[in-house]
Amino acid sequence: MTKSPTVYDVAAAAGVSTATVSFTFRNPGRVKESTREVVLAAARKLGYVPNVSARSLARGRTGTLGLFAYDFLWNAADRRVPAGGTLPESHLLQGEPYDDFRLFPVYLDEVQRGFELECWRRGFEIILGGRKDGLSESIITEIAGRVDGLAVFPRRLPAETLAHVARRIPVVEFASGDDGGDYCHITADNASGMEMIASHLMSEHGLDDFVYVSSASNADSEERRGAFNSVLEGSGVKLRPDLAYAPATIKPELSRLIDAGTLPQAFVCASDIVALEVIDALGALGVPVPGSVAVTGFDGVVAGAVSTPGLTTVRQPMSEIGRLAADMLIARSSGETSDNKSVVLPVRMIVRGSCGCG
Amino acid sequence: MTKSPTVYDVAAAAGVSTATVSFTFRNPGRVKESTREVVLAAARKLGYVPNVSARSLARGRTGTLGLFAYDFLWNAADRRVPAGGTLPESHLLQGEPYDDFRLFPVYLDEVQRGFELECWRRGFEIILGGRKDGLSESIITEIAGRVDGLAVFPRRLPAETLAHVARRIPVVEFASGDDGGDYCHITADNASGMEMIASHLMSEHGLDDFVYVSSASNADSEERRGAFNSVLEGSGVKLRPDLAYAPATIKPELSRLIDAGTLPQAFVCASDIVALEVIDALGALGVPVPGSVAVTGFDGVVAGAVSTPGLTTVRQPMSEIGRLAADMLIARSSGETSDNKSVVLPVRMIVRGSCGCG
DNA sequence: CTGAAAGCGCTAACAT
DNA sequence: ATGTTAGCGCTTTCAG
Repeated sequence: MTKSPTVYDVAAAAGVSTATVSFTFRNPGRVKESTREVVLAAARKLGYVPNVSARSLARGRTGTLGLFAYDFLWNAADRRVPAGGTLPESHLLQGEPYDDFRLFPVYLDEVQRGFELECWRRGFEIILGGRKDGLSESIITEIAGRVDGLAVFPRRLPAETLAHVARRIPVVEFASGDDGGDYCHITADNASGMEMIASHLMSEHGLDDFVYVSSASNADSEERRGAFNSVLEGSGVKLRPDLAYAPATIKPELSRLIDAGTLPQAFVCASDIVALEVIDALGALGVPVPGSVAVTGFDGVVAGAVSTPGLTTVRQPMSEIGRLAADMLIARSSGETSDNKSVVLPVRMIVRGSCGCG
Repeated sequence: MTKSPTVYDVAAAAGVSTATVSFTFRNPGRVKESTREVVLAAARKLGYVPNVSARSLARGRTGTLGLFAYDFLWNAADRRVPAGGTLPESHLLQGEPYDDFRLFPVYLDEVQRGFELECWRRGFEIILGGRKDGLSESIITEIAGRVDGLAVFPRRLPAETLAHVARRIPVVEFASGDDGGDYCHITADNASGMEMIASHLMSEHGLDDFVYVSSASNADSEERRGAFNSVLEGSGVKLRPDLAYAPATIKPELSRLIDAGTLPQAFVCASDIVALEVIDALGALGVPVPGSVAVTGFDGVVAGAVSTPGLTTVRQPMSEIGRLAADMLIARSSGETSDNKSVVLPVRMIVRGSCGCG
């Protein structure tokens, strides 16, 4: 932590040139066995740690991929950690973020895991972005300039910012659509997924009265809704207004339907998390699922598997999505130019109890 | 992706010097409003993205903290966590890492989350290390040289490697003990936790015949075992041999005890994961928990909350541990030298059903 | 308030 | 097989 040794120090200590030191680490085959040993010994003795910033600068690439996620536990981020010492009692008694097991792992976590595994497998490091404020600035000034490629979750950044970054490094967004932007897209087959759900509900359960529910509106949610509506139209089922709720307003929304006596036969939800919230709210309002009404999700997160009733849903190949992103970024950052800028991965339906099966 | 614009390009386009460009971003107060606008306009037009490697090199610090974790999934082949418990067969999905919901989030995930949140709050980026092979080499050649501080999970790296790295940047290990190494330690209060478990088992349930179970042996596990044994000795309870099992051998081990008719009244486990494996194995051998024997865990991971029976355990303040690590690293990397190199955080007991309560 | 210029530590031609 | 050396792009005194 004082002045750290550099290639020059190692070179001097080993009685060789800096080039030889560099080769010893970067290109061992180019130095004689004996000299290499001398260099390594000197490096070890001095406690040499190569400066990767300098290396990246000289080489023109960083060996790092960025993943720009959001963290929905951000609210907890304001709690402060006392600088050293022990933790006040109050920090322990209050709930920790994971007290609700449903929060983890969600879609994002599984995609991230796939991304990590692929990066590590390929010898890349990962830099995790997630800063809350000044997002669009910081991604340019803090992240983009130190990675060879960047994967971002949707709705985090203005298209303009992404385009800016994409002028310099390959970018892949976990969302559908390749219109305009000069970056890649990876997404699951929302349309097929929704078609499976719709036909299951209609064919297996003979239902024909649905309400589509979503929380935050995004490209995926819209695609799913569109696909669902298409199936209904194709079958001559009448469309009902969607239920788009803001956080925490789901219960009054459902309450209204109940009071009006217009509860549908099934709530088709834009995501598993939405579905679980709907099921909870319905339960609190005295409406059993699937007894009185069916509910379906989308994503296939773990929470839907361990909930009661189990959630009927469509599972995205989340870790594959993450792996593929890393793969595409690595390929493109090293010059390979394939033209499949948009990839849609297949999904699979999982039937559990919430639709009325089993 | 062609030649990216640099400060020189921006400076030329804006008709100023590179110093002014740099100041515009790094120290906006030093440039006149009007020139700053000219520079920003030029930067935007050219699609300028500052090269962070160059910045880090020039400044001597990176604004990045490293977290060197291991990934459960890397070991999925040799280490299996049972999928029994409450999860019906039909809920399992094949081929995806998250098929076993018990795998997430574990201790490591929660610590990591806390680390991330604190880093982001403080304006630091995170680099995630996890490469499986050549660990001790890669941490030196690939990670240490590009971060301002490094947090590592225990048992991943030889002390020698950590010491090497610690000569250059502050290092904190998530384990107890500050003997020798020149790096920090953060851990939970293993002793108090085990004392709580021991006295609960003895006072509330009147038990006096225990077997301590652990899988991988590490500092934490040893500390917990020592504390447990101390309590027993202090109470005049006779000590029985520990049960240290290798992955997948837990069932035969337990089987042996059963056949010998020497099943204890309670299995006190070194971690929640161990406890869950023990409960599963006992169940498979026809020994109900807590009916015939009590079982306790340690950690407080989510899996223990959603399992059947619920796991009686001690919860570590995991996310606080992660936050504190980031906090200490940031402080030390910026020269603050506090002397509390070892921090022990308080724990809390969580009584659920596996001990016989409820 | 702005410019000139000396590094930061490493890499990779190009020489020897 | 090894040495010389010119950058890589940015920051930051020090002058002006």
